[in-house]
Amino acid sequence: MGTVTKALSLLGYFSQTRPEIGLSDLARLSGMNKATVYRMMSELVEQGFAEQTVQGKSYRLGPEVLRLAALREAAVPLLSVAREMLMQLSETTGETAHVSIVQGMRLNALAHQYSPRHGTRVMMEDAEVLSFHGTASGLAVLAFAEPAFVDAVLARPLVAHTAKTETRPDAIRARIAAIRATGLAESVGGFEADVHSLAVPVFGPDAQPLGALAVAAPVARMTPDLAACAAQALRRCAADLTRRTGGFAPEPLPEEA
Amino acid sequence: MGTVTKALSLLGYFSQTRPEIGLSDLARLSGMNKATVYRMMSELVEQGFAEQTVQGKSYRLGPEVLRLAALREAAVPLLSVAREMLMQLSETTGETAHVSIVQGMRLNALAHQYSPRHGTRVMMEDAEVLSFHGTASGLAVLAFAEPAFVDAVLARPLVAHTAKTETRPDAIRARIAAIRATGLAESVGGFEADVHSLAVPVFGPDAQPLGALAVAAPVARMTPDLAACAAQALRRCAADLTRRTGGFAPEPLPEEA
DNA sequence: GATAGTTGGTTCATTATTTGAACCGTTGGT
DNA sequence: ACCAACGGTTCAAATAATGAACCAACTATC
Repeated sequence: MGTVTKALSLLGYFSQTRPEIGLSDLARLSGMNKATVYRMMSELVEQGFAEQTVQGKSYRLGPEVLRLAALREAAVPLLSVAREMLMQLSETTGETAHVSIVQGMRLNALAHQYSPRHGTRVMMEDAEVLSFHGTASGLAVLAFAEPAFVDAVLARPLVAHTAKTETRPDAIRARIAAIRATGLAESVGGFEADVHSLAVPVFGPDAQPLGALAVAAPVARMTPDLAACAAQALRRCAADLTRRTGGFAPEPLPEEA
Repeated sequence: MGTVTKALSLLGYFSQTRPEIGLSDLARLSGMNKATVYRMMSELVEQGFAEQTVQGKSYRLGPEVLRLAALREAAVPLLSVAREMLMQLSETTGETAHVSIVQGMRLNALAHQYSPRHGTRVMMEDAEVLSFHGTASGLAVLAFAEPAFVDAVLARPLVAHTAKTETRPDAIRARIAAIRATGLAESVGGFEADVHSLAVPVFGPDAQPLGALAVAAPVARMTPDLAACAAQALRRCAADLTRRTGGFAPEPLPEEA
């Protein structure tokens, strides 16, 4: 593993639940020597990718990532276009809509939009890590991913987030085969109990799934009517998003189920 | 210079005007060996910080920066809070508002908000690089920055963006001294002809300027009335932004001019 | 208030990694 | 058919990363 890879992998340990990490913790988490971590973090701080909190001296992500993200959006306006779609989706369904993208072997929620229509909503966190096997978004991605990717995901231990989470690899393979036929993924209480989600994949320039667009509602509110409405809106929005970010859906692309 | 620093500095060559860069170009721009650049970019691609366009094989920023930016915002909600301020500013002034932050020796515009009130507006690009000596935002930052930083900025060649750009270091020092007294920076046609901007600094946890909040209008529309209104709104918003992101204004903080 | 266990940060000989000139095979223009 | 430029690859030489041990400062515990 190259030095650059090691340094960048350090940034991977930051999360919503762990926005700040001290030197010793970071060394423990990464399994690297404390001196190594120190020098790497120093370089990252110098470049603005990380910064140190004044009092605790622990590290957190730096402002340079904001500039890069703005630049990335200028080149590939995935998030800005996605936000338009999320507005539409949450408005037409009256439920929470969110978008997630695949990064390496992880699926990250990147933006969401609530609807004011109901007092109770499915809540989301940006930059939340979703599971492939337990969420509608993850299943939507798996259904159209390369077989090698699916194998790699299913080879790892599959956590049961709730009592309803499907963790048997063969059962999951059956589900994603069905999803591939309809183009629509569904999860009832697989990630959080009481949440019913629908998701469709978004494709990149190589016709590989880049991420997913999803609508999440409390189980009690996800009636067949709402599901049909959401499914239609999701399909249209995902197709738009794929097209407007320079992507292509794989042939043959599944239509109405 | 460490390997990590070199690799990360490669990402600095991407900009709005240059969103994609080929291997040879990147080697030339950075002055590094082609093989070195190749290996570094390979690692960056592997980590999701960069990606290659399918056809041209040239590099651009990758999706991982989006995740990090979302995380950074979760930890330090500078941009999300700033966007609220920009909405307020553009609404109360009827002009373009924008926020920029200091990153190393550069000042980067990071977000902006237009007002629909007028047919003509000052246009902005996110991730645009602003000059310290030629913009109101830059002057606002310089006025409250450490002397060493000011010296470093003024020691470099000062570009004349327009005929009205002040490029004499001593004249600039005089201007920022005046700004330090009032807390409000002003630039008339210094960056783009026909643009009159007002800016105030935003401070970080160390009472050092983190960036600036600004309002920009066509020169003809920036009447004394509008300027007074904008100045008041800017001061209030900047104070709010500083406070809500955990920053502190330096003592004594200048009030109304 | 001494103790023991943290913490972030530093040192320096050993070691492993990065480095760069030269080298491919392709592509695109003349 | 040529030439130049491209992305990518190789391997000995050189340079940079590494990690055990070591500070000084802090904070609980006794």
